[in-house]
Amino acid sequence: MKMTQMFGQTLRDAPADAEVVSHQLLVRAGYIRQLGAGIYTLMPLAKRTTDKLENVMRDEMNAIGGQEIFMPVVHPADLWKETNRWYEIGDEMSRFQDKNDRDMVLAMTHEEVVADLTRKDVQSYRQLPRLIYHLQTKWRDDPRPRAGLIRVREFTMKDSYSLDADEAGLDKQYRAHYQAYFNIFRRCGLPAVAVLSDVGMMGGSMAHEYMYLTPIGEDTLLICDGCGYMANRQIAKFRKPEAAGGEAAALEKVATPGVTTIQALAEFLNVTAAQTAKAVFMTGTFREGDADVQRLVFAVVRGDMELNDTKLANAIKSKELRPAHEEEIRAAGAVAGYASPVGLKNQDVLVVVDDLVKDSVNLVAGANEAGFHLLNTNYGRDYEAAIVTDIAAAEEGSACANCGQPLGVRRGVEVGNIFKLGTKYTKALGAHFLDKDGKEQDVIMGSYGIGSGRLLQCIVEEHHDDKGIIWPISVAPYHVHLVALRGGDEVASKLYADLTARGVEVLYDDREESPGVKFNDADLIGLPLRVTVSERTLKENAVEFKLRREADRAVVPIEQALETVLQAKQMLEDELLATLQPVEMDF
RNA sequence: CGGGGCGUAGCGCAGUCCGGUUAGCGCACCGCGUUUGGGACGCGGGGGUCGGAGGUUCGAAUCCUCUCGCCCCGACCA
Repeated sequence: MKMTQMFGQTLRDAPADAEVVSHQLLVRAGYIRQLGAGIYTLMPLAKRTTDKLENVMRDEMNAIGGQEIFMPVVHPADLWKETNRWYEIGDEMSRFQDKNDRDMVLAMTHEEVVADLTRKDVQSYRQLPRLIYHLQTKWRDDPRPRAGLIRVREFTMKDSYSLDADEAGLDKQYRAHYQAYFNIFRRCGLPAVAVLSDVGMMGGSMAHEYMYLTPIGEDTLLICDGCGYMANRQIAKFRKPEAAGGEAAALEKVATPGVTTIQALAEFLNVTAAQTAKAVFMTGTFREGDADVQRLVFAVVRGDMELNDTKLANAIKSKELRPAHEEEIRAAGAVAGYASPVGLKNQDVLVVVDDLVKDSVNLVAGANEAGFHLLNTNYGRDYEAAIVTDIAAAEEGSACANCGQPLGVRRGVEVGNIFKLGTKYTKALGAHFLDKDGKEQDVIMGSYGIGSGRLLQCIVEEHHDDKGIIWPISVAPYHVHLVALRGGDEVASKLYADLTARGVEVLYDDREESPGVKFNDADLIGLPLRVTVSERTLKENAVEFKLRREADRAVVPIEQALETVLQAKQMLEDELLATLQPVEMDF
């Protein structure tokens, strides 16, 4: 590609609304342009890169038996009504009517279509297992897009769907993906880790998220340096401290005027936060029959811990869960700041108590009366709960559930996920097959996704310096940046033709620009190899060769230029391939 | 949805508080000339519904009302 013919340009200044470095670089270097909030155009350079990323994905999917298909981005709503998601999903899903007033949806994902295909095309165990995948646009009207391609509303995703006759088959395909995803990220030069994640309301049995660890990430992960345990904070387990033992003392009401926080309470009564119970009010939406019902949820954790609302939502099987409003709390007969599970009048309130609270004796709790707390509350004697389970959030320093070492906290961007779905969608849509015994069974599904735009930006976030991007060769839009300075045109043109003929992808800077502009643009765009041809090098019958990631430049004779490039390209490719290793699966 | 910020040329910004020439600067762009190994220089140019609508005023980028868009934090996230 000659730069004089390329669509788009580099910018000296990044747009003011780009904050994340990778976002700034992608805009400055001319890879992406914004069309609206969370909506981006991929310019020629980015299109070439995503093509490469996607081809790596195709390669790895095909290697585990995947067959590429292409499913529509507009779906009849009927399909989504059949699985009930038409009703369950909020305004994150965009809906519209076609000219005959039929409800339609823009696809957020493709489980429904896969299950529909399955019920139509799979009747026998002989047609299982199968693995299908596609690369297609998804539209999710996310309430808050951010950071360039990291979180967008429209994006391209590789999603694959496994279809199996039994759990063992699902497990096999799940494990195949587990490895394939590592291969994909490694081939793209992105360090990623797999962490256990929430299966939530999807009703699956296991899920992993692939995380690129970076401070710009919006997921919080807990990581154990001792044993390697890693999990999304939403589900992270930890070993709780031993509950202090002792005899249950008599319940006692004390005046605590103006004391409404745990910290103030602990100071006021001269106890530790661990000797208190923290009450958190949430409002949960539950599906009862055909209707959505809201109920107040009263969650109790020990005062020195935070509530983990994902754990809580899973424990109570609520559809949605949000902090309760002041009025809702009052309506239930409780007083914010002085709430207590003891003597809660309203029977409709769902009380959930953390297991550590159940085992603790003589905790300080609210008295359900403004200005008063209760000393020595004890589970069982003073109050009961509908559910007792782990609902506390793991924190930095919490003890690892496996080995007891303190957990660390890291931020991460989710670049992929794998999910054992089970039969939720196939059951809903009637995707059955007959097994060997002629018995009807639901097809068992798994789903597995990787967003290509997000992957692209994470790679930039990982591979850049203060001058610009430094692409891994496998996904660079071109392999070589060929810079012709004054007097170098003729030799550069010849080299351009020769390299291209040998399958090397070349971006040829044939513009009439000063050397500084050309070098800076080359650094910004970030191709892994650079060849410069100028009067200066030609005096020695040579060209200059440089790796983007290194400062060193080498002068090589013209006749060796082609070979030098080919060797360097091979070297960089081999380096990436060497990272492909079987990964452990401790699940 | 809650809180905060910003909309002036392709990009970065000044001007807005305190209304008053023809709306300005840098980069980018076009022409000519000089320059040419790390974002050159001179001269000459082109490009603006000041996000939009309504209002106040002799007069609005500037004041008022409404509205749209974008960014950041939080909530949310199959």
